[in-house]
Amino acid sequence: MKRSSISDIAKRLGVSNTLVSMVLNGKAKENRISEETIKRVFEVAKELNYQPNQLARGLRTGKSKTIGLIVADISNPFFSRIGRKIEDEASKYGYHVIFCSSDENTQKTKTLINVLNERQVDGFIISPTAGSQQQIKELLDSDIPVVLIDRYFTELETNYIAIDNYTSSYKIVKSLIVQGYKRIGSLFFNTDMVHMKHRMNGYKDACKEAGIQLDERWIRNVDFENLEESIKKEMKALISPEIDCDSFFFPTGELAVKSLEGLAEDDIHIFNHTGISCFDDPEAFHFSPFPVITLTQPINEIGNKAIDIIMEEIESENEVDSPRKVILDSHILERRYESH
Amino acid sequence: MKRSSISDIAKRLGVSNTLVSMVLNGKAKENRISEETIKRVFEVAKELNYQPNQLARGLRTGKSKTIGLIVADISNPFFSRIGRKIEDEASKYGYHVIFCSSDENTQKTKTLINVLNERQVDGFIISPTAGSQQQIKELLDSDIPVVLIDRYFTELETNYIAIDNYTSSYKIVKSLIVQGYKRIGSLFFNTDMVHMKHRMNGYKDACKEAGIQLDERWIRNVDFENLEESIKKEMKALISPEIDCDSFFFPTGELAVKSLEGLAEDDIHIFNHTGISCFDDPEAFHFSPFPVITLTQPINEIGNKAIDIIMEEIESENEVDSPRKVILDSHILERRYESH
DNA sequence: TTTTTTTACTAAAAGGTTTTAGTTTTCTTT
DNA sequence: AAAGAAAACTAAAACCTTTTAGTAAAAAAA
Repeated sequence: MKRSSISDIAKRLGVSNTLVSMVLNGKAKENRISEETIKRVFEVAKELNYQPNQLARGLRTGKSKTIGLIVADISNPFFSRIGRKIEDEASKYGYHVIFCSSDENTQKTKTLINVLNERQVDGFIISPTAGSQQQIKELLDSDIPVVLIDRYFTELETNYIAIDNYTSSYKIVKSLIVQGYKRIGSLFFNTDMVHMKHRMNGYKDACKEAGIQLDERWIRNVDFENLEESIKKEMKALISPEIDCDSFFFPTGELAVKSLEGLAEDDIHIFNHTGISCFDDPEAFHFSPFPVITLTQPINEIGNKAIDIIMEEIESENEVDSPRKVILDSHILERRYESH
Repeated sequence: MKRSSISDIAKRLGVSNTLVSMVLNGKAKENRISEETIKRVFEVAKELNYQPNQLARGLRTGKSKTIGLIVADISNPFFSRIGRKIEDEASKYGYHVIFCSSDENTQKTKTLINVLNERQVDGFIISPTAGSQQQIKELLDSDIPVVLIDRYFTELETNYIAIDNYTSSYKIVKSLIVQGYKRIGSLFFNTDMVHMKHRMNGYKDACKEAGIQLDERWIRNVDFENLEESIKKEMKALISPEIDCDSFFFPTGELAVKSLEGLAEDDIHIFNHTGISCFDDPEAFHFSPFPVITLTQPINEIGNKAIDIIMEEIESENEVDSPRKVILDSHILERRYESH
């Protein structure tokens, strides 16, 4: 059966659409609609099971009440947990979220920004990919609210929410060193996103300041495409007798998990005497028999702040002042599942 | 700067909106628009950086090109992985996905279905919660395409995609028994969703058929609200000397992980000689030192099928025949990270 | 009694698109 | 030369809201 519209209600009551719209939007009082009429409108609305058409409303008001979320991969727990928080917070404002995964692909990000724009999203929350500065700048130029999360571009004056990557990474590696490890291998994504650079620098400096002579061969890069293959190859190198690392630092949980999972059956044993450390406290290490140093990020705060900022921008018509740059705290966690 | 519309292009060229719309929608040929005009339309469209307003289009065509996904919790890896697949498949059809989490809450589900309806989603993919039969029936009655995933209602003639929960659960528990375990504790969600019942029956029958005398105390229920607390309490009972289980069966990965994580420090050691088994192969057990039996579900197939079915219903105007009931295969995985 | 104010309501436009049912001009036929 | 067909385009309605700028009738003030 056909959905009913405002004019169905209006016709039934013999009143104007205007009146019905006003009543249903709670503007009855200020427009001095009579109590009696108000009552009848609600009755008929209920009777016809009226549901406002948000497309029509959005078209008229210019607000879709939708925000676009673009992350690398929504099935990555780090992002899905942030996504969940964003969903919850947005819904408090009557907003819904379209989730999109960019796979760290510049072209895909560009397309996603475009199609979300066509859908008239009221704001973007983006964990940006290398090379999408231009696209994001265009959003800013057209005054569409944007908040970047997890990463940002130093050359772009945007809102962002992140952690102090340099210090976090420094602390992780420091902990590893305190535990006695001396030859710390690492795997970085091959990207020029600044957060990755910071994580690398923290790692390097922690080593240097502990008097560890960094071996260039300890630092490996992997590509987003063919990630699994890429990881296997570099890990093989790191655990080879020539390089012979006694521990690892991974700048993301994803990288850590995939690296360990990617090891050949024969190589897995090495973890019994190898130190593992990474960002993001992945679930995979919650019961690992080898000791792990992880970094918990403030997922809920990230989601919270992102919505706070985006809503402030959406709901204030006048330009919002300077961009908000939020750096949140992260925490080191030394995990070990004690068998026996 | 203001977004440009079809009529901006039309004005600029001195032609009608109709013509511009036709050209941009690739209907130029069938409406014999001249080559020259076509060219100019595209030029101006590009010059003005035209982006179609999908709200307006949706209003006019009655298609929002959006599908609503409702799951228990999008931060649960099982669902976020399905969500990712659905996102990818939907995008092949030009569709986007609004992700929503119901927290297994009937009222919330109801609200979500309503608001997604107001947004004119073209179809629903839902992992339904107990008590939402009525709401889903209403969707069916108003001919809105719906596919249920992971669970379904026996009393409702809907499309659904699931696995054979009884057999899966039977196989898991059987494997546990083959490994020599004899006192298998279990924790079920307190719900009357049929998938949970099936999983319970599979467990019971596997025990019975192996000649194991089921102790009622082995079967515990936990509530969705206060889940963590509820779990702690029941697990405490299961590992108590009176009940003294030598192994566990958990009907979802979430339950398994939370149960083990919820154990007090002092109790954790028990897992060194305890068999653990569960649905969903959670990442948390990928490096667990204790042996684990898990069940991998065909995530990608679930997402694929869901979109296949929903698209078929969306794109065929005439009634689609009988509901599609899809039962997919699942696989047992015996995991053990070999230390040494 | 006339004017002003208040009360309760409405007509119509606007937002951007698609689509139906044309129209006008030029070209072919007969 | 007239009729018919083809080519190239258009006017206007429709989708459903919200909002602006009212109006008509009743009540209050002068």
